[in-house]
Amino acid sequence: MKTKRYWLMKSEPSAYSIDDLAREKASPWECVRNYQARNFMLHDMKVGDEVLFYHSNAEPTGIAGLAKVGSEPKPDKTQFDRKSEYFDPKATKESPRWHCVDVNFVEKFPRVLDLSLLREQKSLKDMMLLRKGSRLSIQPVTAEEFACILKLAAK
DNA sequence: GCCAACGTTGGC
DNA sequence: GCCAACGTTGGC
Repeated sequence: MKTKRYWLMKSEPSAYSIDDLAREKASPWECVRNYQARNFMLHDMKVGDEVLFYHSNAEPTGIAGLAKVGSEPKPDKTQFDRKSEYFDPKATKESPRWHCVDVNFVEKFPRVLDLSLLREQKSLKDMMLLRKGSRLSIQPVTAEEFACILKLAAK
């Protein structure tokens, strides 16, 4: 029996936004090229885990909505695509390097919870996202942090 | 556009 | 295995 985990996944909305996910309903979370982030998808995520969808490099920057892990990990097909900027010459079909999970749309928040708002919350002061220099594009979120963010979104 | 923080690469 | 050089992320 595995308890549910919570995650935060970053995307630049110019590349893929919460609106794109709302339209498509589900999407493979491709193009991650960081081992730590990949390992979360490959080893730690379970179908049904809840995901905070974060808009980085955006106006406003912040948490834009909710999603869910929708599949087991599978090879990221962009690593095999010679035309893709994410092509990886060291990856083979037999031994893929990069994996992704599907992410399913749940909801778009009525407003983006921007960084300044998140920083105001005492209960989020230890959140990985808010730590200086934290660039990891997939991060674990505690149940307490997740609950706090849901409450903020409902306000 | 700047730049701090971090990750990766590759020579040794 | 060390570490300098380089590339990327992402807030501002």
